[in-house]
Amino acid sequence: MISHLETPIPIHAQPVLCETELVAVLVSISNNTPHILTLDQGSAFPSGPLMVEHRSLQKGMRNWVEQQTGLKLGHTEQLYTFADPLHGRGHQMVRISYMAFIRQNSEHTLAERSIYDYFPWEDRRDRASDPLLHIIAERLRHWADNNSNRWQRCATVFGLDNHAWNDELSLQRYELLWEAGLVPESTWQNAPVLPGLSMHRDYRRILATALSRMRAKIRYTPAVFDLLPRQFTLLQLQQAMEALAGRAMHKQNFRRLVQQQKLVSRTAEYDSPTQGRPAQLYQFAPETAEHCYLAGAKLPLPAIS
Amino acid sequence: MISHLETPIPIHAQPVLCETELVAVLVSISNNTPHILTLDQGSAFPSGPLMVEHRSLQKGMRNWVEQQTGLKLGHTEQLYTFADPLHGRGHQMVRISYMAFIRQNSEHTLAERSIYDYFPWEDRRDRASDPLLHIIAERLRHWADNNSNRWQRCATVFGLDNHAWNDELSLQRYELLWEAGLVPESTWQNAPVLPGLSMHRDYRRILATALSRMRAKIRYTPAVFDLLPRQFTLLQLQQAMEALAGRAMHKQNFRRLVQQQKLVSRTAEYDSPTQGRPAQLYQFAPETAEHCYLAGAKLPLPAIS
DNA sequence: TCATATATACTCATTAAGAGCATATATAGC
DNA sequence: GCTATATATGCTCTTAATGAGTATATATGA
Repeated sequence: MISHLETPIPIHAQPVLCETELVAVLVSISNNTPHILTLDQGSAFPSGPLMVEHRSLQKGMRNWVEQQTGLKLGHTEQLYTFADPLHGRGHQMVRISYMAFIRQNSEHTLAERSIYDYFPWEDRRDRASDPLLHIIAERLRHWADNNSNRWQRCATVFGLDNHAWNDELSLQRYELLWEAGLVPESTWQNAPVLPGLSMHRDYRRILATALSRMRAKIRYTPAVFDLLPRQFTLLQLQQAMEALAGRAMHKQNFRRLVQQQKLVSRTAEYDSPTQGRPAQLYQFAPETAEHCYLAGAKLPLPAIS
Repeated sequence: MISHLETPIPIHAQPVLCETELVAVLVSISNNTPHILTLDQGSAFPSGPLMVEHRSLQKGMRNWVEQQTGLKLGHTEQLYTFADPLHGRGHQMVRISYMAFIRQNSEHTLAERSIYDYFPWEDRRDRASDPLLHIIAERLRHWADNNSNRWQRCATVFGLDNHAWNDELSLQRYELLWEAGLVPESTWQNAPVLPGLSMHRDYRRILATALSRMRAKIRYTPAVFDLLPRQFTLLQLQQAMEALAGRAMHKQNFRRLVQQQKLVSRTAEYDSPTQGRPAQLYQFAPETAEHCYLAGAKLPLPAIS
C-alpha cells in the first residue's frame, strides 16, 4: 500500500453546482426504418431540467416524457453523461442522456426523422449505400495518407480491406469521421463534408451512441418487442431487426432461430394483406419474457466481426 | 404526428442546481483476485467534486485520480449516473461513476479489498462457494414461495434448475438479493443477511455494475492487458481472465483461442519460477491492438448462458 | 388459373467450442 | 542420473451454431 493513498481524498471539498438536464432519445419504427423524435428542425432532442421531485433519474425521465407527450415508454436505458463548462458563470452543465423505445402504433406517428437521415452510411440493408461507402473509403484513405495505423483503424471500423462490417460500431464510425473532418460538427472541416443531417451540440454523437446501444441491445435482449405492435407477423419482426441492425437477413435461418428461442407464440389471428396469403400474427411470449431477458438469450442477427 | 408534440418541451424552464460528484472504481489484480481501492474501512470509493476546469468528465476523472494517487489509469469507462435528493436544500446530488483499470505492479499494492469480499457468491473458480450458493438458493426459494415468475427469475439469474451460470449477471444477482431482503442495504431485511461486506450509499450496487461491466468488457476487448504487467506468462493471462470472470477455464482450449486471436506475441524473456520449467513471457501485440479492439475480437471465456 | 406472399422442410459445409489424451521440454532438488 | 513440477504443444472427438441453398406446400386476390 503506498502511503498517500491512505489519506482519504477529500469529499465535498468545494461542491461545484451544475445545471443538470435530462436528454431523451425516443425511438420508434415506422416505414421499416428506425425514427427518432426531434425538435428544432431535427437538430435537437427533447430535453428538460432535472426536477427536485424526481426520485430517480430513470423515473424522472419517464414521468417527464409521459407527462409532456402522453407516450408510454418501453425499454429505457441510460446512455451517457456529458459535461460542458458554462463559460463565465462559474459552473457547469451536466447532460444525462437516455434512450427509450416507443411502440409502433397506428394512432400516432411519433417518428419525425429517420436515424439514417443522420447516418446514411449505417443503412446497409441494400446496396444503395455502397456508392457513399466508396466515397467515405476514398476520403478516409486520403486522410490516413501513409499513416498505416490510422488506415488500419479506418478499415476495421468501416469494414474495408476484407474486414467484415460490424453494425455495432456506429459510434466509432462517427468518431472517426469527426476526427477526419468529414462531418460539419468537426472543429476543422475537410470540406466538402459527407451527406447526413447534423445536430446541435454533441446531439449527433449521442445519437450515434444510441444507435450502437440499440443494435447491441436487440441482439441480446428482447427489447425489439417494445418497438413492435403487441401482435406482429414474423416478417414484421424480421424487418424490425433488419431496420435496427441496418442489415438484411436470411429468412429461413431467421425463423429457425426465432422459434428455437421460443420468444414468440402464435395467436389465433391473421394479418389482412392486400395480396397473397395472410400471415399469422405472433406475440412476445410473456411467460418466458423475463427468463430470456436475464439469461441473455439472443435474437438472431448475423454474428458480428 | 400528434399535435402536442410539436410544441417544444421547454428547455431550462427552471434550472435545478446539483452538486456533482465523480466516483471512481479503481480495479487491479493481486493474488489472482480482482481488488478495488476503497476508503473508510472498505465502505466507500474515492470520490470528489467535479471541477470547473475539467474539460470533459473522463479527463477530469483521470487528472483528479492521477493527481491524488500518482496512479496511471488504464482502460476507463463511465458506469452510471445516479441522483439523490438533498433533503431540505432544494437541490440534488448527482454522482457520476467511472471504472478504471490499474496495471499490476510490484511497486505498489493498490488493492485493499477483494471484489469477492463484497460478493462471495460471484467467485465460482472452485467449489468453495457452492455451500453459499445452496444457502442462497434455499433463501430465494423461500422468498419466491409459490410465485413461479419470481422463482423463474431466481433460477435463471443464479443458474439454478438446469440453468447455466452467467457471470455477466452479477448486477441482476445483487438486485435480486436486495429485493429479497438478503443484503443489509435492503430497506426491509430478511435477517439473517448473507455474508459479504456492504458499503455506504448505493456503492455496493455501483460495484456490482462494475463487476458486470468488466466481465463483459474483457470478453470483447483486450482491456485485461491494462491489468497485467507489460510482460506476462500465458498462465498469468489465463488466471487474470479466470479471476475477473470468476470461473475456471480449460488450459489447452484457452491457449488455442488466445493464439488464434493473435493478440499476444512472445518476447525473448522468461519467467523465473521457484520450481518447474520457466514460462515464456508474452506481451500484448501492439500492432494488432487497436485493430482487435475495434473489431470486437473476443478473448476466450466459456460462452455464456 | 395465376401471381403473390406466407410457411415449412430439408440438406450441406464450415466453424467454434468444450473436453480429453498424450507427450515433449526445462528447471530445482535429491 | 532421477524425480517432481510446471510449461508448452499436438492431436482427436463430439456437439452445436452458423450461413447458405433448394424445394415445396398453402392461402389469398385478381
